[in-house]
This record gives sequence, C-alpha cells and structure tokens, in this order.
Amino acid sequence: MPLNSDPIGFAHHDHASCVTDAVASVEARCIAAGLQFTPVRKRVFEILLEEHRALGAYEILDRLRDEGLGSQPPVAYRALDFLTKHDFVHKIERLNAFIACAHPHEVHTPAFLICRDCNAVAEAETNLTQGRLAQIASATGFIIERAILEAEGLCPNCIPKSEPA
Amino acid sequence: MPLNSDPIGFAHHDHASCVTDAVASVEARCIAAGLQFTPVRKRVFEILLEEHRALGAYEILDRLRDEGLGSQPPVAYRALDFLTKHDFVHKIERLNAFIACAHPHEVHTPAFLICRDCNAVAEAETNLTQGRLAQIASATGFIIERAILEAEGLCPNCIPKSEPA
DNA sequence: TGATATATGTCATAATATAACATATCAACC
DNA sequence: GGTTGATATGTTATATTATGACATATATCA
Ligand SMILES: [Zn+2]
Ligand SMILES: [Zn+2]
Ligand SMILES: [Zn+2]
Ligand SMILES: [Zn+2]
Repeated sequence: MPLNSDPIGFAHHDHASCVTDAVASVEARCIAAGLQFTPVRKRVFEILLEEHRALGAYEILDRLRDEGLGSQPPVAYRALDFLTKHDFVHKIERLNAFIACAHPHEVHTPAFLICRDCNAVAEAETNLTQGRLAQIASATGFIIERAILEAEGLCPNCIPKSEPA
Repeated sequence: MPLNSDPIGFAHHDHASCVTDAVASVEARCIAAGLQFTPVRKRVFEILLEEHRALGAYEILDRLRDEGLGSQPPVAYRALDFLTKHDFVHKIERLNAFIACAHPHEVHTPAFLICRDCNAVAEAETNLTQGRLAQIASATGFIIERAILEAEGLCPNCIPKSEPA
C-alpha cells in the first residue's frame, strides 16, 4: 500500500508555509478564545500538519516520546481531545486516526474522502442544515448536533492503478 | 443514561414477529446467494435483532459464551464480519458497535441517527449517487465505494428531558 | 470418496482508549 | 506578591476493541 505523503484534496501543494500559517492561525484563535495552546497541544497539531495524513494516537505518542514531550497515552489523548473539541483536528472514525483540519478558520462540518489504496484523506466542507441527513432528521424529530461523513473509495491518484487499461 | 430497549426509528413497534421475519428473510437470501447461514452467524443476528440496539462485539460474545456457542473473540468477530459484509448487520463506527439492519431486503446505503442520551440508533436509507458527498467526490475525481453517515444528537424521546420548559 | 474451500476452536497478542490520583502550572483576585 | 480555584500534566494501571496464527472440523463438489 503506497503512502501518499502530501495529500490535501489528493493534489500536491507547496507545503512550505502551510504548517506555520495554520499554527499561527490556531494560536490567534486560542488567544482570542482564552484557550491554552500549550507546548504539547501545539506540537501534536504541528505533527499532524507536517504529515498531512491521518495518524493514530500512538503514532503521535511515539513522536512526542522521541522529543521528550510525554511518553504515556493520556498525554497524546488529552492533546487530541483538546484539538478535536475545538475543530483544529478531526477524528476519522473509520480509521481511528486523527488529521489536522484543512480549513483552519472556524467551526464547520467536515466530510472526508478516504482512499483505501494510499490512505490519503481529503477534507471537504458540508452543511449540517442541508442535505438528506437533515431531511431525515427533521422528518424524524431528531436534533443533529454533529455528523460523521466519511466516504471510502479510490482517490484520483489510485484509480489508474486499480483499473488496468 | 436511560436505555431505550425497543427503538426502530425511535418509535416503539410490535416486535412480536420482526425477529423471526428478519431471520427468515436473511435465511432465504443466504440460500439464494449460496452463503452459509451457520448457527453462530444466525444466533449473532438474532441477538442483535432481539436487542434492537447497537451492541459491542464483546457484549455479543458474552451472550454466545452463556449459550455455549463460542467463547473467544474471533468467534464473534468472524460472525460480525460475515453479517456486515453482506449488509445484514451494520457497524456504527462512532460507537464501535453493531446493529441489525432495519431494511432486511437488499444492498443499500444506510445512514444512522444516534441519540447521545439514550443510545438509541435509527437507520435510514440514503443514496450514494445523490447528495453533497457525491458532488464533492465527482468534482474531486474520487470514486466512492462506501459511505459512513452517522449523525449524533437527541432523539424525539430525549429532547424533552434536555430542554427544561 | 477424495480434493478443495470454507468455517470453527483456541491461544496469544496487538491496537486503541480511559480511570484514577498525585503534582504542577495558570489566572484571577486580594 | 501570595492565596486560591481552575486547568493542565505526569504516571501507573487497566479497560476496551480487534487481529494473527494455526490446528481442527465441516461443507461443497467433482
Ligand atoms: Zn476541518
Ligand atoms: Zn489513493
Ligand atoms: Zn441496513
Ligand atoms: Zn434518545
């Protein structure tokens, strides 16, 4: 299974400034909201940005341990709890893994496209108040607070490999 | 957290014949498709139907063990693999749990409404080829093979409790 | 019947996640 | 600046979810 190391929306990008930009953006939002963007939280966010792919909590913990920032699972899980709670990072339920938000501006409803071949994950924005799910909920009398939208399949880079001409 | 023991779409129903009907339906489909609906697979399906809620693999395994049908995790996971592969049962990724399909007829794309208060899960049918996710995939050149659609929130039965008049 | 695929029993372990509690740091107020 | 309550971290232990591996049994079909 080949690894796609740089997939935002499955297309390669510059990546030079995107890590520092995202960190600065989140730093500002934390200050504005009175949240503590502590060293561990910041480093976990940076690790996820640098990889631009979904990482398991224990992969992240390994990195933290190497860097002397914490060696026990709760350290990683607490940082991830904070980051996901504020939508700086999203959990991909299908993979039990985490990925930095690709829209580092405000609260939103992400949807993910997960490639089963290269494991790349692309994030798109959707709207909770529109769409089939909202219709169903409305008809049922259910109040949606959060939605998990994850599609599995083949990304544009991996389709050729799977469809031998 | 109160338990809703009988929620199909959050509404109570007769339940008298629904277990036997669903079992008979799946049994017929297995014969038609040349699949082996073995005792363990059948019993796991029945357990999920009887409960009408999402059960973890180890809850199911406990039941199997009590009944002398198997005591080791692979027994439960293999049966669940079979049942989910053929869409007789669905996995709720958010809960790491399994629920009997509420539409025991053919291949479909389920969407789930998960109540955070009573843990009831309702299944609705959606269409993979319509909707926002399909638009996004089409625009991206991504081929969706399977979609996970899970909404969390409050079911009609639990909204009153959470909104003190 | 014999060959092959499919399913089960079982032991062991991997992978993911949280409980609990002591200590440290921060934020706000006096 | 020191007190205090809230928030965050360090650490040990354990819970929960899931799979690998391999022997045995059962089903399917020529
Ligand atoms: Zn996002
Ligand atoms: Zn791919
Ligand atoms: Zn279904
Ligand atoms: Zn409810």
